[in-house]
Amino acid sequence: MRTTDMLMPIGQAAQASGVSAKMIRYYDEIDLFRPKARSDSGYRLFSETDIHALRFIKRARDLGFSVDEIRHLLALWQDQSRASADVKALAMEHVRELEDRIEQLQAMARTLRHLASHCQGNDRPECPILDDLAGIGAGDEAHGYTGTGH
Amino acid sequence: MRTTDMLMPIGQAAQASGVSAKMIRYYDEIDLFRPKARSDSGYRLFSETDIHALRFIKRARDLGFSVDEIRHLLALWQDQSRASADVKALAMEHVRELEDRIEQLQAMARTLRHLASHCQGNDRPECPILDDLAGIGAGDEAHGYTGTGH
DNA sequence: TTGAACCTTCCCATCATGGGAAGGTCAATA
DNA sequence: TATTGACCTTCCCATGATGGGAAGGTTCAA
Repeated sequence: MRTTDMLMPIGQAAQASGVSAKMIRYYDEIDLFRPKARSDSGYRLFSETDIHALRFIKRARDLGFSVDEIRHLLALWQDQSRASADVKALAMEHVRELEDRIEQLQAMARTLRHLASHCQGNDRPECPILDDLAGIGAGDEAHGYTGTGH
Repeated sequence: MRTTDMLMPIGQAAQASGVSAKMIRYYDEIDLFRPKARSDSGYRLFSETDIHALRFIKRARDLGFSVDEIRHLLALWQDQSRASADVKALAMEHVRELEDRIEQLQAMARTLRHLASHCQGNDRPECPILDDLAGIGAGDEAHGYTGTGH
């Protein structure tokens, strides 16, 4: 129980958690996470428990959770009477958001690859990519390539 | 050659191009695209050619190009002596960026689905998702699920 | 005691977008 | 012709998560 009592300033906390000092201050400001102690001179002081929480936040950010979702996750983490179903629901909702975003990006990439595949890519100016952007072809909209050929 | 001479104010230009009036003003401000004319009272006036350019921008944004990339695309579009190879290179570079982002998001989704699949999702508190976020298991890092089992 | 390395808060910038205020303009109607 | 409502202008602010940097106080070791 000795090492647990050691309090460290923000620089060390940043190093130990992988969260930048800048972001630690930001999380403090928006009340996502605040270290439990301050020194007499106003320095933030972090315990091992605080570092633990920062690592939790870092890991959740790396998995794409927003600060607000992490707020929720932290609350569940602290709540000993939580239902794992709530955590799972939050995670799966996030997975759905990720999948939506992925589908959007894939549609963009698909269309661009399709257009590029028809571009000679030489020193001549004719270019189906620019033609598409300029709206040549599809009269109104209907751009986008699905690849569902016959 | 009659309809070509018609100049319209920003509201109509917005409707005709699908770009909001707000964004049209923004593109003007950052010099991505400025309408060629202003009325005596300072109203922006848009020609059919201007609308065409706005649609080009909209379409490019929808394909995920950044404003800076669009700047480049617009220049190529106007450049009659362009090489289609340059357009293609720009497009494929963007495709690469999209694919990188997609891969990142997929890794997140993969890991979360994996963790969630081990979560009971009931009214008990035990939860592998929180355990992972809290750093239980992998001592240092090594989180992430690749799915490359045996 | 001094100086380097650290900490604090505060302001600014990013990127593309929207909200809203204050004030000028235009066109149709009373 | 005067009014009115819909439009336009610019300007400021906010978003979300992050970083840069300034001005000034603190700590610690030499």
